[in-house]
Amino acid sequence: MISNKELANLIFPNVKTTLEDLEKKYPNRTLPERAEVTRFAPSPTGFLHTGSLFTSMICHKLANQTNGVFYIRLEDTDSKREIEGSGEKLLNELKEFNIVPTEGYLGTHEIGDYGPYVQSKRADIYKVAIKHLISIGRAYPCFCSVEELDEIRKVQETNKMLPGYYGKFAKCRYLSNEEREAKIRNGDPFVIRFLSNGNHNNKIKAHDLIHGDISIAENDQDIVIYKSDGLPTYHFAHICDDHFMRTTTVIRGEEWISSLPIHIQLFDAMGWAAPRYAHVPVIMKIDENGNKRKLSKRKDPEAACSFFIDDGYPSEALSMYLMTIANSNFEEWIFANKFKDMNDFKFSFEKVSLDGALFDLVKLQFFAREILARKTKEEMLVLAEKYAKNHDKALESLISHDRNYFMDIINIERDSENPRKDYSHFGELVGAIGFFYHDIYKKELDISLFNPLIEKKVIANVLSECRKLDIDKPQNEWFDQMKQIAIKNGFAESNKVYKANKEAFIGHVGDVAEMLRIALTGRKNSPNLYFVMKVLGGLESTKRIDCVISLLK
RNA sequence: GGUCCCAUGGUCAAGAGGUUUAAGACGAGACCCUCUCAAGGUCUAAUCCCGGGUUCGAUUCCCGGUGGGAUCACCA
Repeated sequence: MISNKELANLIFPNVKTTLEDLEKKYPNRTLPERAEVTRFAPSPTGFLHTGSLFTSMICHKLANQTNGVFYIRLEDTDSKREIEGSGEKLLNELKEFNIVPTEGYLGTHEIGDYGPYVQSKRADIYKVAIKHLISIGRAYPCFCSVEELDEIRKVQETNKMLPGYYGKFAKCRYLSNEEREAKIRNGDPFVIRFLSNGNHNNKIKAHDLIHGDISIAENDQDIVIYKSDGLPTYHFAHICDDHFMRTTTVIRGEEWISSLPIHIQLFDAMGWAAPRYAHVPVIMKIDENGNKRKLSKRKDPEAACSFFIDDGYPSEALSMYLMTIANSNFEEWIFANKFKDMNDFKFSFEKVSLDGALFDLVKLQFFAREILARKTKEEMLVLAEKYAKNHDKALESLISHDRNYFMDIINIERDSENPRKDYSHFGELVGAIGFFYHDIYKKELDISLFNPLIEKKVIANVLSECRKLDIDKPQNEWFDQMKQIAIKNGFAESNKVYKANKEAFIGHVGDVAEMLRIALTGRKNSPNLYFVMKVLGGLESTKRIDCVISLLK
């Protein structure tokens, strides 16, 4: 007769550490009373997902506002899907959004007394816990092959039964320890399964910080907790790590609600108190067929945070936008605080919406414009340069051509109560301000833009007079000069005058301004002409005017 | 399909049985301002999924339906 303990020793002969040892090694944290210990636990399988940024933002905020701890744990138990270097990349991306952990895996190194913070380096810890579970009879080795498992599933499907490894389908559950020993000694491959004592027809009550009380069917699946590669599955790693790292609140996506019964059962079997849980809504998107679905890593570019960074959106814009989804009262708060700094906002679980929001790029752009409009020209230079260096060679060469000139351009109508809100991201900058640069202006210039109802001769005359416009004069005097040019060439000095007696005029001063605008900028829309001319300078302005006059002839 | 979650305008949402002719924001439209654009100002349109119950009264509470989503791996 082989005891469970002997079986455990047979499977893990080298594991001498006990749970008590681990409890001592990772003691309860000494923190202020209501301090929250939260974590972001990404798996290194690619880029930072927008949904992950969303949850990590909440984790980070909650820990900060309670003087707690926010740490990062790398969940790399799936070696097949791991992408080399993505763990470090993830950390860098988080940093872009001002999420800097004080503990845990930091990309190149780790900080903290509760490590290692990379799951693949915690194999020994999991083994201790699993060995314990085997020795108390709550886990057992399973020798079923993939084929056998498929077979079981097929039978269940055809009989319309619940799929999975449970009850009478959990064949290896009924093996005697002698049979187990024989198979192990024979070298048969195996995994370790948790022995569930649950009944699918029982409902368990669980509390969620966002959803409140929820009732779910008890878990009756003998889930795999230890894979044949020697690493635990997510479920087991989660309970082990969050216990020994002393997490107080687990914040994760709503897609995890359905595995909550497993986790509760696992905590219970280990004799550990479960942390609090908060399941945040998933961010959705409407697909080509008009269906709502979770933002997809593969199909949706906006599922990657890098998408916004690559386009040059200010990172605060995404953070703010996501916070409006997280807490419905945030928007009001940030308006009242003039978009300054969201760090002082108090996040609360009560204000988290229960259903997933559709990702709204237009609203994100609104935030981005507000944020960029509030930057000084110097800040804009820094941001633009940083962006250009990594993502936009064309912009980089424009800026480096003359940094002060760039600041002058970007500063047009910026220094005011109500600054311009032209840009939501730096990716659109070259298209928006390119005309200030001679080469691009030349390329874009198109004289067919001129009003065909006005004779070319008249246009040329007007433009020729515009050479004399004095940009050293104040704006109102400058505009008076323009009115004089208008009058002299048969245009009304204002739209009002023109409307009163249309026959008497070719057009009005607005038409004159349009001619000058086209000549100067090569387009029909631009910021205030006076400022455009000021930035271009007298020399470049007359050069452009002359160029257009000669083209008109 | 089973299980769970969710349901107010196009989107994000306030709302906690009666002072709601249902906030606010983004977006849309209109007008004003105006050298165009952006900004700014003023205004407008647009929502309680359906059916039962409870109640004097239901957007609000309960039940059922419908709809949407999530999840059912040796992936996390």
